[in-house]
Amino acid sequence: MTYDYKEIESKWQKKWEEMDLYRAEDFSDKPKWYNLVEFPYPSGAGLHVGHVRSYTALDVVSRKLRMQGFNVLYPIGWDAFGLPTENYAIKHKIHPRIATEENIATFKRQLKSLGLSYDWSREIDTTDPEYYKWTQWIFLKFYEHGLAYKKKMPINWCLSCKVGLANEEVVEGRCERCGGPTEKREKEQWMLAITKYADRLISDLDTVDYLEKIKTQQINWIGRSEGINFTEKVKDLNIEFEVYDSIPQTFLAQTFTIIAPEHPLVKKLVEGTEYEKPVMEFVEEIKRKKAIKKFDIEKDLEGIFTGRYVENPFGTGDLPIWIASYVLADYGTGIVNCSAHDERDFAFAKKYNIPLKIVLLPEDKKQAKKVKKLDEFYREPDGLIQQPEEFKGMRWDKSREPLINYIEKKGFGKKAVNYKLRDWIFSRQHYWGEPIPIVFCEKCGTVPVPEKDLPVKLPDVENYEPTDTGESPLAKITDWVNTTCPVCGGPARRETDTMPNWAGSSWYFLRYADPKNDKAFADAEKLKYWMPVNLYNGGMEHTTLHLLYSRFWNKFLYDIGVVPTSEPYARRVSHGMVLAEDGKKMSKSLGNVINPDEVVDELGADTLRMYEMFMGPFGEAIPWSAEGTRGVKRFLDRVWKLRNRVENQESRIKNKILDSLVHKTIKKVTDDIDGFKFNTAVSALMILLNAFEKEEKISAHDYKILLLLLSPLAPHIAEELWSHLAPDPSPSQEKGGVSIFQQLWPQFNPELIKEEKINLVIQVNGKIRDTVEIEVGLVEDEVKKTALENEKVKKWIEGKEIVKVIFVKDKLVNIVIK
RNA sequence: GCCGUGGUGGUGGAAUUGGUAUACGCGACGGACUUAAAAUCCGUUGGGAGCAAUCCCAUGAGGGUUCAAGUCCCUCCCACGGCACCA
Repeated sequence: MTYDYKEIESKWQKKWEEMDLYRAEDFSDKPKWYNLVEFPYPSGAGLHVGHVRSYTALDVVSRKLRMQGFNVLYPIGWDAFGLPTENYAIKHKIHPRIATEENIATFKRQLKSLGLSYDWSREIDTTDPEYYKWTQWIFLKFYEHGLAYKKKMPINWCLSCKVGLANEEVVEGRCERCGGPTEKREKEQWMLAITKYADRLISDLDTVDYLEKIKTQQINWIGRSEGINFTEKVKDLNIEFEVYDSIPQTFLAQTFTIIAPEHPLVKKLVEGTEYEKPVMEFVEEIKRKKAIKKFDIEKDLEGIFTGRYVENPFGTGDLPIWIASYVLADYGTGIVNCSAHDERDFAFAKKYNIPLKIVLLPEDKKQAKKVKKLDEFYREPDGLIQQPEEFKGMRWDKSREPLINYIEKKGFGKKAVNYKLRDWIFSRQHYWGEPIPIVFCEKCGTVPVPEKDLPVKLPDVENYEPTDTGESPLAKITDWVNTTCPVCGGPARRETDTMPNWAGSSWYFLRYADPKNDKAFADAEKLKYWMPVNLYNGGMEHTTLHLLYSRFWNKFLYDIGVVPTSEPYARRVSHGMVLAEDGKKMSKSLGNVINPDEVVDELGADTLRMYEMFMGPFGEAIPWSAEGTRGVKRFLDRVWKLRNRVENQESRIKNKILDSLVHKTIKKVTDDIDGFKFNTAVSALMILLNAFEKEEKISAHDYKILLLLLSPLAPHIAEELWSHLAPDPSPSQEKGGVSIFQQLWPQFNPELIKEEKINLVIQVNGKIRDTVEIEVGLVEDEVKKTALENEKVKKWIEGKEIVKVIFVKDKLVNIVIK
């Protein structure tokens, strides 16, 4: 026997919409709560069962919080700009706008079929001009404050597609789309100065409740290090540069300097010398190799001498300047001083016979001798500094601070901070993105589009193919490109690059607070009411991109006084992936994709929802199991069937054990939902149902509690069964409306949860020998006596010496014998 | 290589943070119902020894701390995720 989920689910979805049950009220008297899930990219593939998992989880939390009296904002929208849609449009000769609309319609239908309690009145779409108007507005604010700037940058260029690629579109040096090789090309790019916020993006993590692994990943990604900038002069040339060193303790060991092959200074160093030709050839060779594959430090140490020297930086002689494959142009200053106490430098020097100098040795004399004799690489924390003389004998790991101060005092260099984080390349040469609201005027130069002229709308084009020159497809729309300068009225050209797909998602959480506003990106009072997001769920893969970007944007907006909180998200959790049944990632090519539509059709939305909550710990990747869904379906069928055994409250027979279980279940389900332990919340409900089924009859009161606890997980069946029981007052005494979701969340009675009797565990030498039922709260002497007089225990302790007896109240007694 | 997470039955996973390991679900086996099958319901189900009461052994491997370890500490192995020439 199975219930008619199809009829029930569509019936209630319609009714809930009519009742407008899930609307979030601006400025309600109730306490506010803002739940957010990362809004989906509406791809052609439709909704993934992975979406269902995280959306259901927050839906469960939202529904429960509403029943607990919160004014909950749980919104949804579409992050719809992006390359896949553009590619789809190119392939099928269809406007990306149309493709996007179709995809959104599919996603929307699918989400609605799951009975998610979104406030649909706040739906947003990043490709809507009314939305991206404000994305452009924020860009202009960045520009106004000097945080958006243009810079010549090497970009990834796919040789076969003839298109510029974002870093994330390049996989191991190859184009993500065609698999062909890519190379770096210099191009003027818009940049956002996220590095200006690097320190605060680290330190403010202390003020938010993120999973620890998310914090560490962000900190590592930003990669802050403190060290020294040495200022150095090139001998015989009027050139000075800085060299960054994050481990300057062994600075006196430095015997050579390396400059990155791509460094602009390289040319100046060798110009007009005999080294020019071989060096420039070497540089080209390395660039080519780097473009094709990742560099392997073990095998590919390559370098060449430039013929130049750094002039005697520490009074210990000149340092030859080399070029080496392993030095990066975009970290620090792109130039490094090298010593015997860095593993790569050591290996490089050995390969090219560059003289080395040792200033760190093991404390042990024999060991020190060995290191010297065999000329081994050495850098251990317990090694002793040999030079400078003032620090001789100091442990290396303790020498950092004093030596840094020494270096500064001597005037060799200055304390400096460096980051692995780079400024954000914000230009894309694509069609399907927000136009960057800038024009270039011959007279006035770079001119921002005035706020009143926003949005700069995407023009319609015939086709979206990229151009041969690597310009955006927009460059071909001359009507659009040619415009007038907002300042002087003279002829001007529009910026043809668009924003990356991360732009719209960097502030969307603010728009939900006031999605229809056409005067501002959101009303300040509404932002003050709703922000920050109380709970934000998303994937770990966004930790160093979207999550960091959106924190940056929010902080900037906070600094210019238009958002109320410095951090956008109070708490961040992440979901685990739903894998295919074979344990692999679901993918079209492997043919192992589970389509949520089919599951909803075959088993119902409630089963799908509840199964995904039950499948395993929310944060972990779990393979899909068709068998597993059946167990949940069975459970719901049994809940359905149980309605035949429900009796009036009056005739209810007192059942202490059942009462206690009911209240324990209330506590467990409540706590587990708060703690994102949905799997054990479901199992608690199963245990309760098992107990109910053992009874001839169960009371309406108890049945209602089961339904209330079930309702966030399986809303449709709970609502349907609830409607059968109406109009009895609910156990939570809410008069309110007729919907189960207008009832109060049940509360447990602490008195009923208290155990009167417990199973005392009696151990002998830590092994369980018996359990006996005793009253709760018995004192030590009584319990010990019971234990020692226990027949089974007697057998074990007979003739043995009792060393001691451990007593844990209401839990166990452990008799230690010899 | 570095950072992070994890390793528990045939299987997805529980275990209140040091106190009855294997909850709940799936599967499997046995039974009821049925002409039969499906569905449903009832029972059994970590391994080993024993007629039984009962006992022994099991949480990736090996050590340690403790009256007591899946849980804490050390060493190692494996899997997954992230970063990866960052001087």
